[in-house]
Amino acid sequence: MSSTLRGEKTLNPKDQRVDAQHNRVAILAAAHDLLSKNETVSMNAIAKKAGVGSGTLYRHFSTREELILELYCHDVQRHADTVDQLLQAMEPLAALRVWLEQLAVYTRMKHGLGDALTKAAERKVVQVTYQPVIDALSRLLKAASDAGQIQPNILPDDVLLLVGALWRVPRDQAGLKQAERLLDLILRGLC
Amino acid sequence: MSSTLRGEKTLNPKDQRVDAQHNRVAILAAAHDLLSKNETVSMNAIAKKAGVGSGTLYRHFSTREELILELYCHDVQRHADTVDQLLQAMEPLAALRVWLEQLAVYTRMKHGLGDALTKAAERKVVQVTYQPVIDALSRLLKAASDAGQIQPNILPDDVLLLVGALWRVPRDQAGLKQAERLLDLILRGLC
DNA sequence: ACCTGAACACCGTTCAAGT
DNA sequence: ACCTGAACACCGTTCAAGT
Repeated sequence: MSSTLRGEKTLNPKDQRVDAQHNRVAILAAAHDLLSKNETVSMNAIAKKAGVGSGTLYRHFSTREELILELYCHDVQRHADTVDQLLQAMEPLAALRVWLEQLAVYTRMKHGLGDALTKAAERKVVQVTYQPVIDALSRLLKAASDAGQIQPNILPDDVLLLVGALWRVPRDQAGLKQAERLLDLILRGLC
Repeated sequence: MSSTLRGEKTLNPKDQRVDAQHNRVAILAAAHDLLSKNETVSMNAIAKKAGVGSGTLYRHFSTREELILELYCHDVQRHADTVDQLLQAMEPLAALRVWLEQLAVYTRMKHGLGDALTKAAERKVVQVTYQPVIDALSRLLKAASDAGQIQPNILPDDVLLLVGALWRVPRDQAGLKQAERLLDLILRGLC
């Protein structure tokens, strides 16, 4: 099942021509490489690094946001999947804290992703990236409220928007300290 | 004393030529007009609407952010100044809530301002816009903690970063509801 | 001292032409 | 079916030339 951000009929990857498959991989690799160094690289720069024409880039990812989402889709999914082992290893509230901390570390590294996640709510590009995060968060919140550690009926969307503050701290030592304090404040509000 | 975002020696407004003074006002008026409709208007569009060359725009405001900060400087200052009457009219915690609510309403209207405020922390453009907000918030927090309504030693910068979530909600009915919930969560965390 | 606006080096995106 | 890359309509910013 090929990933389809919108409702469009997307061919199965196997049905694509081999050069198209190769280009797609090259684009993702180039984008990953360049974006991790500098979140503002141009689409043309990505196309160039990938060794394809700009038209090809846009044939695969019809917008910048779509490229970013696709790029981090797997990583995000993997982080979402850590919920189980966290819940097994520690009590729910601690799991929630660790999971949110790691999400922040992660989105601070992948610069563009944070805002893409927040904006995903508005733009209904939901299914691939936003929804897994919400689902994972939802499970953590339920576990914690079942254990009586936080209030019930707390919406995951609200928490995600709040922790957005964590990836807006400056990228230095003081910023990391601040992120800790912010998470303390947020979690205290949930109790 | 002329507003000086950086350390540069800025002439007293009176020492500027009359046409320069007029242009500055025209630029601010045009920017206010266009930015309130659409936060992404180009600098050239602002210059054109103001009836000046683009070079003139950059002579007065050497960067886009500087223009935005200057633009809302007075409004922000006025909102910061409401702290006194709020503290007189109601108990500290309620005052804090109302003030933050209004700040959110305000920054949701003036689209660009919210992020400019948050980024101001990094970029040390502090004195004119960021600092008054921090000072006002600081007084509200102190009043509330003196009254035993919130914890002591809560940093205004942390609260400002958290309430940043409030101006990232979608601009519709559901978004307003969400903003209320978010403020509840934040304030609960301070207690 | 200040203004003008053409010009520069970009940007994201498109599309005719090729294979 | 897919790719290429010149071209388009922008962008923020600069700077020689004017007053």
